[in-house]
Amino acid sequence: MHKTLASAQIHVAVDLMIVTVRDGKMAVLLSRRPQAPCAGCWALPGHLLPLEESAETAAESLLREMLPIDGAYREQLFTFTDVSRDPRGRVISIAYLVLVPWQRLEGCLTREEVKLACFTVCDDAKQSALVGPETILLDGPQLAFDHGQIIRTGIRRLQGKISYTDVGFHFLQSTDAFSLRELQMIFEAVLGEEMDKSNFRRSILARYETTGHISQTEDIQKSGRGRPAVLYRYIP
Amino acid sequence: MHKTLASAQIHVAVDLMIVTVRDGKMAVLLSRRPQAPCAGCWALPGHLLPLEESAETAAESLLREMLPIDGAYREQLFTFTDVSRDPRGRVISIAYLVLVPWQRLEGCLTREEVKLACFTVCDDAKQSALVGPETILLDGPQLAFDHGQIIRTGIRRLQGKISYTDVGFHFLQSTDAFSLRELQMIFEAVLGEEMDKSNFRRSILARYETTGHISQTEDIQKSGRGRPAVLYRYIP
DNA sequence: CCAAAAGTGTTGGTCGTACACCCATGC
DNA sequence: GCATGGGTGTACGACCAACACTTTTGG
Repeated sequence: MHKTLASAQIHVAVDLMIVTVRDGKMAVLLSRRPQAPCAGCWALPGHLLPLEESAETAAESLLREMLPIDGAYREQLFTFTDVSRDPRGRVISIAYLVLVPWQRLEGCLTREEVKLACFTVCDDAKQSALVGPETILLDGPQLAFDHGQIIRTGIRRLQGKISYTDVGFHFLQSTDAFSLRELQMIFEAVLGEEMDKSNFRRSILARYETTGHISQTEDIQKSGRGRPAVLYRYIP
Repeated sequence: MHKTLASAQIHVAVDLMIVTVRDGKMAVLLSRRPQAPCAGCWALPGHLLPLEESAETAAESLLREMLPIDGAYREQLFTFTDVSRDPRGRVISIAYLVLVPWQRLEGCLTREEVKLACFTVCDDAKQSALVGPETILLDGPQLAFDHGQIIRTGIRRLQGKISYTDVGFHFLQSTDAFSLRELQMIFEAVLGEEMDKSNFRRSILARYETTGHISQTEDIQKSGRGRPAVLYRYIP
């Protein structure tokens, strides 16, 4: 990505939207661009698709070289092909959505050479924004290329799928021992709205416990005040 | 697509999955490949993405040059990037899903120079297949490249979206005058199951008439025996 | 005991499903 | 009249939202 791109051909990039849930809010992993174009802007991590790799495996290996994480949930998000989305030339981007629990991401942010920043996603009904130490609007000039649009697409995909698929479980610190409260906070962060404790519990257990996808463990939550929570295990 | 492809770069193609509903069954538009690779096989229409066009506009103009149809519903389906999906070299395919009413497609099939064939999609619970004058299995050798996989992806997308979006309306011959029975047959074809007349009517009217998206017209259906049907108009 | 967090129960409304029934037209 | 297809009504169960209530821990 450092050299000039050949102008007579179309280049294919793979970009990752790595999402997590931290302190009850969605967050996206961004890296600060050191050089032009968009120097100083924040961007989704990505690179050009190698000739001998599929986008799937390219996304996987790119993820692995950024984070020491195995088996993170990943799905193709969308392919962005606007002619002028990259000032260097004709670059289309195959974007991938990656879900990572915050606890696994946390340790990687400081010890990486690459500058990484994690911003909270807040959804004001319509206008999503990234807020953190500084505020970044999805439509603003601080996000490189069309990455604001990519992030918005990813948020919508996640919000659409969390109610009828198991994507929410991939934000859990441990799928072998989680409380329903923990899962509920993930749902609330993604959907951006509070949910009723009792109804959430009932719908989750009806959907997953009866089908054998989650089951109670022997353990209970040790930490914190208040009544300890029963811990569950998730089996895909 | 006739010449050899440069081997040192990735080529980007745009392929169209043009779907319709005919005689109560889904059908996909295919064209017979005249030359190698996959000579004689059936393939989705497609071409290489021009340098100065987005995939969106490329899909639109490709569609227009194949069919004299304006304003057909179209959405990006998925991007297929397997390394060996095309024997000529590295070609990734951005697939688009296009919905066309059968009545508008019907006239185009005979008078085109390009050979076109329309096969019925039947869904045997799990294994989809294309059946027509001859039978084509989605996994079989009669479909070029990975187009069987693309078609399967499109069918699933359609089946998933028809119940909670308005994609089904785009199969209607005329959105200004359709009967609920006509719409129901579209739903049944896409989902591959029969539905209750009364319940279908109620759910559609509850979802769309109360929100003003469909409204009764003055006209009634003239043809056929049995009680004439009230015709509705769809407003997006 | 009190606060806090987990977990249970109840109730009213809506919605999906199955099915019985009525209406208008061609023959 | 009768077959054919359009259209209405109803009754039951499942599900969902709101909210009150009980249980178990730490301090």
